[in-house]
Amino acid sequence: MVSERGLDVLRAIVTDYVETREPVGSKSIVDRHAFGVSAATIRNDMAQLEDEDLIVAPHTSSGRIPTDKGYRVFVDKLADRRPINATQRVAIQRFLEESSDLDDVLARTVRLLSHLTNQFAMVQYPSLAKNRVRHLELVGLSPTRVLSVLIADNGVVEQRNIDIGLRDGRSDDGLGRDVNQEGDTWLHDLRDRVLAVTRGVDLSRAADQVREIRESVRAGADASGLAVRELAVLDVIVEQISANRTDKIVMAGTANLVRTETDFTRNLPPLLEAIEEQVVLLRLFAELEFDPSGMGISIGRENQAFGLEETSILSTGYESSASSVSRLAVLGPTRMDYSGNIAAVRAVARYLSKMFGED
Amino acid sequence: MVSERGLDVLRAIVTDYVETREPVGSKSIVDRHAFGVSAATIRNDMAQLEDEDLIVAPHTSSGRIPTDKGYRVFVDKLADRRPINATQRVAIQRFLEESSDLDDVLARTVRLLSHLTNQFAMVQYPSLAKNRVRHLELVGLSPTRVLSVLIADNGVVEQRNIDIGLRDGRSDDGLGRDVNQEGDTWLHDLRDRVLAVTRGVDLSRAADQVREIRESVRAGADASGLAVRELAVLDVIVEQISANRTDKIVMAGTANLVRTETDFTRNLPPLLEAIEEQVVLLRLFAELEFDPSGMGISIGRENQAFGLEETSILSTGYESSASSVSRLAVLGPTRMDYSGNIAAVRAVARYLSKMFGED
DNA sequence: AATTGGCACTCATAGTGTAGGAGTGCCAGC
DNA sequence: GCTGGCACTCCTACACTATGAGTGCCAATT
Repeated sequence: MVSERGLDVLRAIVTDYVETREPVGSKSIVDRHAFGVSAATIRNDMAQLEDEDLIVAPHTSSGRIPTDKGYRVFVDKLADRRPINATQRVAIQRFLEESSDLDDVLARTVRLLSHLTNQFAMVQYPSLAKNRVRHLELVGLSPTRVLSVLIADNGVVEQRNIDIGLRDGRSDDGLGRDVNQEGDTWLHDLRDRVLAVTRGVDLSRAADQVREIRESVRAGADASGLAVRELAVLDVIVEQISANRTDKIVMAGTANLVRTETDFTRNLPPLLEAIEEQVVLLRLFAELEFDPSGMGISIGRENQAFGLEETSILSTGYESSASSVSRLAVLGPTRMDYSGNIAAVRAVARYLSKMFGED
Repeated sequence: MVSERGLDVLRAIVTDYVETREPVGSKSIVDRHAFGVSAATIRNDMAQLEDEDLIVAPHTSSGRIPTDKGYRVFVDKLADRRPINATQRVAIQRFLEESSDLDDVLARTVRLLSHLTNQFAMVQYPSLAKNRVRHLELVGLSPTRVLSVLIADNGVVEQRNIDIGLRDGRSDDGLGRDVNQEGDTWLHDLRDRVLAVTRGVDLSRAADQVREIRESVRAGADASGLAVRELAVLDVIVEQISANRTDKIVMAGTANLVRTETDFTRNLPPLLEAIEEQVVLLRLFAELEFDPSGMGISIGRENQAFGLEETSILSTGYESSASSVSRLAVLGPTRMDYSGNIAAVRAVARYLSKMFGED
């Protein structure tokens, strides 16, 4: 087992290493921290820490650096949960003052988070869940394409293109009708029909309502085969209502990743590619487990993703609507200021929750 | 003046340097190209090129590399305008098959362009100009906030948050009315009033119509002071109709920038920051001059932007709607494959134009 | 006048050897 | 359990050298 002082030594190693970027030796520890014991004693403690696989020496006889496991212990037990500092608080407050459309709010939030932490930051789009249908608009774009726009009560707008062209490439539905033909009001009628039963209804129930419409359309159409396009549109609407936009992420701060490049042994491009493939990030978000305080932290090889072996992710949730949570996170080298970054992520999440909560 | 063969030598230097990443010397030129003269002769030509400031020697007595001016001459006179190759054509075609919402199309297009060129790519959002108003929806989000969603005929959706809270922080307009109060239909009424005169009207004229409404509202309200919130909303709608979304850009391929890092002497982080500040890119887009074939090319220090001194931008326009043009571009180190990248940018632009043209 | 081969010169690069220093493990003594 | 001492490891910086690619220039040739 590791002694009490042993843990203090680990804390010292992590903090010093994060600060100096250099392996930390026993002597520099006694110089920089008031341990009241000699370097030799520290060395004994370090030997124990190394046995426990919490620190490692890059070369025989150089200082030690924390392992992933060492960071894990540090984060779980040793990091102080300090609040954000004054200048950060000011930055967030100033930020609160402006407001504009959703895309803009998220873009600016993610940039704020990136600046506060000097890391790469990302914010997931708020979820539609628990919202109500405010409006649905169907727009005929071309003979074979329709745009469906769904507006929810909380202001989230979800749009979807629908291709109702038939597989053989004809631009009509076999009966010579064009989607957007003058005088043909089927889109308009369909919209009204859907809105009649969904307006003001919350999304989970609205999806069921639309499914019912779909069924009745299909039943009435079976014989005549007239409803191909209506069914195509209704399918998408159902999907649109059920889906939420949390599969979309905004990101900022690539420059910070490049700046700390020396912390990555060699694989920056794979890392950046993984990041641009949002799929990877979304999977990691989904897999992250959150501790009682709401933080989800994944360190180094704990990330099961190619290219992310030397990065840590600090994530938490914000209330994107009543009782529904989306996530935001900071990503950086394992060698990062966990305490400070956790505080910043927390603060920004609180701010976002407040923003959406007010609505 | 530079002789005929001198230009051929320049072409050889540019192509070889782009390929090998190393300064090219007289001997390697005669080895790799069938000039039919000796290295000494090439050296004489190179001396001339150096006098003209088209090439430069990094050190006394090493091979030569092209200057910005050299690349410029190469691009203007010497680069062959070859079409894209077969595999690229296939990639684009395959791409054409899928389709979904606007955000998605652009995100995938920019990724395609990035992959085709192995460079950083960006695509500007299509413009609303020359489109018609399809629908307008006003959604009360909170006592002091309204969301306005404008849908244009071509499927572009423009949303805007409106804060109609009064400066002193009261949540009503001084008369005790909440924005979204039950039974208060002012938003609904306002929407209908605007739609009545703008539906189907093209955007430039629609803006005027809304201004007229605003005037009449103001005239009627002057005495009673009842119309604060109506005026706030109308102001934003005018702005929303007049503005177009071309101030938004999607980007992809940061990894490519990092991968070619060796081509940048030292300033990758500033470059990445400049890129994330889309403002800089938009300015560059605006300043770029297009040649008769529609390409706008800016090389190295021709870019008047901090951090972009060692990059080139290849840009062209696509028809985002009838007679309205948005841009897309590729950005990379000056040492890039101009011919190939120009071809790719052209091809993708053609594809996008076709896509929007069909609508 | 253009081209060529020859030659002296420059300078980046890689490789080698050396000295210095930080840090370790271990041990005997307190 | 803590400490000082000591031998040992090994990374780093620095200087030095050899190598070779490439140049500029010039006199000779076509």
